[in-house]
Amino acid sequence: MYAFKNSVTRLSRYKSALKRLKSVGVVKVFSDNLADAAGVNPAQVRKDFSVFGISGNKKGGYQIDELLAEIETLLCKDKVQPVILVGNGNIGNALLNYTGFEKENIKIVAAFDADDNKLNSEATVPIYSVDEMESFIRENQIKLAILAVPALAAQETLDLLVSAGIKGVMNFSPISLRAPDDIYINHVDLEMELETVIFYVFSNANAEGPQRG
Amino acid sequence: MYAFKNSVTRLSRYKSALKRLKSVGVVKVFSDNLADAAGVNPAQVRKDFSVFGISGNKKGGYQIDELLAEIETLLCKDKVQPVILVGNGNIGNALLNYTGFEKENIKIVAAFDADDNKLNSEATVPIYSVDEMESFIRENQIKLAILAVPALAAQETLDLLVSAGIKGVMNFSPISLRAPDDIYINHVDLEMELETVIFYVFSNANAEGPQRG
DNA sequence: AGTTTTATGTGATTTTTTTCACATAAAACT
DNA sequence: AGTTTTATGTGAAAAAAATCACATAAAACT
Repeated sequence: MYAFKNSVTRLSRYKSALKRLKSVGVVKVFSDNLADAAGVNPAQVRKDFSVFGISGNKKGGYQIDELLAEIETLLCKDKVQPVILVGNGNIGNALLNYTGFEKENIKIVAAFDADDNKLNSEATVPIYSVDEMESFIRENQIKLAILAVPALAAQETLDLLVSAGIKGVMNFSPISLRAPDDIYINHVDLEMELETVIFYVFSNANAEGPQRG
Repeated sequence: MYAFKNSVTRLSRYKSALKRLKSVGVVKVFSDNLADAAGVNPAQVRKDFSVFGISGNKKGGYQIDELLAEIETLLCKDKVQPVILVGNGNIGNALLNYTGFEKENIKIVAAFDADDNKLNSEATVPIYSVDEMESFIRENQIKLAILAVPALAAQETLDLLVSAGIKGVMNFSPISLRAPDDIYINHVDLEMELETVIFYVFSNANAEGPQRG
């Protein structure tokens, strides 16, 4: 299946908008409703859907339940996605306690840290030593990891993850990582995100930036 | 000044790559070195620089110190940027203790929460009631906010921030916000970022995704 | 049953972004 | 001093992404 990275991100955004609309009692949406709720162009919505083979009803729009089901299937939400967390610092710990993932059927099944003082195998989400990480990944066939270790340890930790069988990583360490082509890495750089805001606010380039977020 | 959103994000990435190179003792870079370190195309580096009026030396590349200084000026790093944090939940609290911002000359000067039990005006970064937020913003002329409140409270909190004078927001609540055109909102959606990873790992679209992060 | 309305789905178009490729000029070498 | 080398800076080209615009078909209305 052919898809732009942006289409995938938008798919996720549509899902969230649809859930919101559904919670308010809406049962049917049109591309312009949804576009408005998601902050995009109506044609974009339809184009995205056509890319993913989602179709609606001529003149009738889309039934929210059906549409949500299709999007959730595409985003693999039909079963719980097990993820491991590596690095139990500020960000890591926040993600461990973050409730946003589980409502999206994403479950952090274990955390790993290099600092023995942070370990706790009895916690709701057990925190193990990084020494046990490789075997845990193999035994449980984990494919997804959240990397929240210090910048200096990031690349070697990633290499270890990859060699153990991890295929996708959400990286919070502020460093550009290298990995084989079949590994998908999504870099979430908090400093960078905030710096972008600062740039648009204080440079006289304000008119450029998007005003929806 | 004319600039693509992506150029700005890349500027931030170049800065981080340059700092890394500098810390290893490098004093001069060429567009292809830097491109490699930042994970982009060399022509892209030069184009970006030309957009921002940064120039190097024919055949001589760029002096890291000069280049860094120019980029940091563009990104307003010459003085500490005061930011307020709204919402002291998991994510908010992690950001409060996160050390990544201060090394980038970004300082969270105060936090605000609606829950009186969380308040602590004696903490290193004081946590005040949201009731005091508007006056704090006005008195201290704060322009930047990190929004980490629950989705349901996000839009009204944003409206309050905007009316108090906030011009740029990093939004962590999983909802698309509306604001006037002169307000810059950067939406950091953690669920979405992880869902994107899941999509690329489990759909047969793996070949599409970028492998640098 | 026929007409009108209206929202989808998509080819065509436009806009944006990235990459190519080369003229240029500074440095290095002879 | 002249030649060669090499990396910048930028127009031109290509690629990617977003938007337009309209044919189409289903629904609603008469």
